[in-house]
Amino acid sequence: MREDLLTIKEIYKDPGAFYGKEVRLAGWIRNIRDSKVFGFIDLNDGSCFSNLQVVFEADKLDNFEQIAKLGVGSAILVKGILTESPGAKQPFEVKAESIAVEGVSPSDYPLQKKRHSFEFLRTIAHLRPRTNTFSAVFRLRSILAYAIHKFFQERDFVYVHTPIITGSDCEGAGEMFRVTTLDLNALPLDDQGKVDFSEDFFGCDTKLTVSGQLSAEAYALAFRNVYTFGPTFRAENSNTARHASEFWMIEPEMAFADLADDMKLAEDMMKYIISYVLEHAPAEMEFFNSFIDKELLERLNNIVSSEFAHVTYTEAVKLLEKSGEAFNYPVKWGMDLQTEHERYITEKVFKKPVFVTDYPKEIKAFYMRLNDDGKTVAAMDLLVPGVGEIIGGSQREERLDYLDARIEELGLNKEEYWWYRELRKFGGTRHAGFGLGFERAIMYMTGMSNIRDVIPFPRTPRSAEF
RNA sequence: UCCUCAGUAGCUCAAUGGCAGAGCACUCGGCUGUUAACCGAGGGGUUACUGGUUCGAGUCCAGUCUGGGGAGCCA
Repeated sequence: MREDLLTIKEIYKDPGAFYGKEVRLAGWIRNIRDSKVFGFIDLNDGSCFSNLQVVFEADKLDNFEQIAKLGVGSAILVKGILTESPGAKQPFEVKAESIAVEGVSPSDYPLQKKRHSFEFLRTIAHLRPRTNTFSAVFRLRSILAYAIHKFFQERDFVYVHTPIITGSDCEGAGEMFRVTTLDLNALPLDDQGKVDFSEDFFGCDTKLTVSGQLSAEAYALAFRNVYTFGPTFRAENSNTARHASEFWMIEPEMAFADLADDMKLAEDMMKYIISYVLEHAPAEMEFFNSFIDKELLERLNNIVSSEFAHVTYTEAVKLLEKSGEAFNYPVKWGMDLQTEHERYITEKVFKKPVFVTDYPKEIKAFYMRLNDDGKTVAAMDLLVPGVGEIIGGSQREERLDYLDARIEELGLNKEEYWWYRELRKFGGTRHAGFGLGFERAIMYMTGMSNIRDVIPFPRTPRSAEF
């Protein structure tokens, strides 16, 4: 049976090939309207964005009564003839010869035919992929993931699977989730009364990764160009539309590369993946442009064809100081740029993606390479209109004495970084990389404004039900 | 975590401190080409929770919980 099944996507690719012929389809009822002796079903089979209209008639089906009573959400198998449709809203339809019910959907099915709020749909995360918006979002998510792999693979970057469980606390990118098999009601204690992690599964205190970067650096110093693409975890109590506790990151790392190479890669990648989804998901992108964000396609097309802007942190501060804008937070060299500042720069000054580079070392991570001025580091953030920071990257400090100085300045434990330091000791080279938040990229390309709506089952503070 | 707004039927929302309402959904009936079908009827409520003020609270007050928007942290 299964191999006989056609998909709606296949029919749309070449409808002429199927006109007048018998087709077999399987899918879910999105809408059903019945009259005394005939009815219409809008069938969605998940293969593409479009529904297919199924016409069913009492004199053709022996189970007409049963079919007419089916609720939205029911799963059915349809056998029928594909014909051109007299109706205005669809080019073709299937005249059913038989319909088998695979799974009914009772009257308490929570999805209506009309629009729901995203807030409500989050409470039924197991059913929301059956809606138009989420169907489009998650198909796009899949296509975008493929585009990212394709971009790096075409450039001979090696895909590295960095660990999810990490033994050290030295990734330096935020609060971490602890991984343990210890009985929390009977914790083993050492002679100082502290938890004895030598009794734990790994024999030490372990956490979920917040970044694959340090591991990726090790592989870059062997393969030259590598990338990671996997889940990361942050235990921060962030309650915003742009933060999740579990999200995916893409982290390329290149040896024999500096910050300029890094920005070139980031710009090429952004343009590549935008072009890719525009070309390979036109129906979904058109949907987002119509129902989610009216300026989406214009903005994305504009980005593909324009040069990204570049500005140093110091120049950005000057621009903000003489802008005359009344910011809630003061602008001062040495302070990190606030969200309102970033938005002003990317949305008002440049009106396109902007790399902000060379931040003061005090507000950036220990591994970023110190510039010759001794005050700034070779870091870059890519700011985009609407989303804000989408990429953060840097050239890494390859000089061991400089790295050690920063580790000591920040009061970090040098021993914990022993293998990271050895990468500098044995054939260290200049190298650079960045992190792209996968969900933020999806938000940017769909116009969706809440990260919870671009992750199938999002994890956020106090929320992990599904 | 902070600021702010909100929480009433399955959903989206009304209701001056004075009878708990509508549209959609759902159930039943009607309808020979519908398009978020249409027409008729019906069922459906611990007004988030706890306490307080009041003759009387969905409405006012306090606390808690949940959600939205903004901020911090960041990707």
